[in-house]
Amino acid sequence: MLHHYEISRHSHHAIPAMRSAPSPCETCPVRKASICGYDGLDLSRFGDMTKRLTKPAKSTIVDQGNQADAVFTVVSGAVLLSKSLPDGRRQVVGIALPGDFIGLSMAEVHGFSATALTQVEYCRIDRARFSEMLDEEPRLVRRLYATSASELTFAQEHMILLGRRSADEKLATFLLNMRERWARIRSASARVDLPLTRQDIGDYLGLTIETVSRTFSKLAKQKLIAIIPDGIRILDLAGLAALGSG
Amino acid sequence: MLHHYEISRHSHHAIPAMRSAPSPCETCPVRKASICGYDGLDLSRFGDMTKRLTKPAKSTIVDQGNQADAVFTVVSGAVLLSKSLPDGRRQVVGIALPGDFIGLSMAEVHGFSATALTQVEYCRIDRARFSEMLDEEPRLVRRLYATSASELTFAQEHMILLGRRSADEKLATFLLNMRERWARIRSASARVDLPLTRQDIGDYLGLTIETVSRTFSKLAKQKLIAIIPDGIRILDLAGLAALGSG
DNA sequence: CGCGGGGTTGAAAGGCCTCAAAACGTGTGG
DNA sequence: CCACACGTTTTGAGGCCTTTCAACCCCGCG
Repeated sequence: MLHHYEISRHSHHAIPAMRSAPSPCETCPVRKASICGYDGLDLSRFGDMTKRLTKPAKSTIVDQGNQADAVFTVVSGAVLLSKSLPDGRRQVVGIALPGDFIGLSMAEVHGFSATALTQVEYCRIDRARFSEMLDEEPRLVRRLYATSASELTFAQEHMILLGRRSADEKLATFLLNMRERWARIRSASARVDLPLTRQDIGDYLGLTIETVSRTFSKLAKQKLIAIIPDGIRILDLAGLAALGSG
Repeated sequence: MLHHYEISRHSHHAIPAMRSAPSPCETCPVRKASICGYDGLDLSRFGDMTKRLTKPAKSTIVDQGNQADAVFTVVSGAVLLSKSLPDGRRQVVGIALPGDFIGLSMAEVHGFSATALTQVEYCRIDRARFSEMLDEEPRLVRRLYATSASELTFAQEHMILLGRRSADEKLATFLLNMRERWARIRSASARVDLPLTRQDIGDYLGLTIETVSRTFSKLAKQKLIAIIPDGIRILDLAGLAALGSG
């Protein structure tokens, strides 16, 4: 009844070291990894329990309810974190982009599913070993704590979106958010990649596909955005921000 | 644009030490405190930056947007954690009960408000000093991390509630939740205290007061609950669980 | 006794959902 | 190169759940 799970992005407050390029896992098997912005770690002494892997789009990385025997960091691509009810209703609880950590909760059982939105490269780290690592690396724990707190802040921000915002506001906020997240990884651009289906977006925002689609069209009609393949282009940032502010 | 804030309950996984009675801050000024289930801390060496305080119902403990110069642990009473949009729409992001920690994020600025639902006794801990404490107490950081991860799990559970559940399900889930939380603190009982107004509950569940009220009446009419002053009595636990399951 | 805050209930409106069909894009095979 | 199939997206029409607006009740308090 009590699961634990979550994802982690790089902390939202500036961490100069990783602002530029998140580059965990340069080798394979991994010798060094930037975990939540913490680089001072030589993974080699943990042997081969860290692996660099690749999965095709739409494949499952972790399955809700399964034994959690690993944690992950995303190297490239995008991963959808979602939680489902027995009857199939789904809520997307996060989107992991390059540099993000998956498995912050260190729970025994995954309380969420993670599916590849695009082809994904990621590092797999044995959970038990990672847990031991934490005992030896208090600074890593501190980073993980900071990341977790940051995630929590984001989660609460998302709650007000789900509970109190209209469809228009939800979508506008989402687009601005994605823009900012990509900006952290690449560079700021009016073009916002959306490696998600309408269904995914709907499940993220608590809407149906139809409403998502209609809202996209509406924003496009208002010249706030232009709909392009696999994403959008922001035409009126201020206008969009007026909707998604708060 | 990037705030940090949150609350923390005792970790959901059993922590035998605190299962029974959360009793932080036995003296005033505080000498010892159980912080997120971590008791091995002698606060006295931090001098008088910890204080035991009491506030009347409805008073404000922290105000969204204000400088965060302290963190807190609740001793008795209940505290509402909420986040508001500029236009006044509000989302309750948590309810802190005795034993809970407020201020997990350690952010510079409060991203949420905390108001006393009842008369509240709590411990106030200077944030800067607390931060120093973390440098000296890796085990405390580890507890805080665990608590934060647990909070995150709860937050994600709440997201699916806000995004994907009906009013009936929302309320049923909420009531079962409160029942379980009280059970941790006192003992299990069919009677569930609700030190919240309908408005608070609505803002927690993403509903209006009217819908909350109607749904209460509906559940009462179905003999699942009985409405009593300042709370409810659960008449049909299984029936309620059928609604609030998942 | 009248006022104000919270709660309940009713009627009507509205935003989002449901059901449905058509448009679009992409990959496959003739 | 086109025809076709399949999955996704868009658009339309209608309905439902929750909200909105409003009235009324209850109760504590000045």
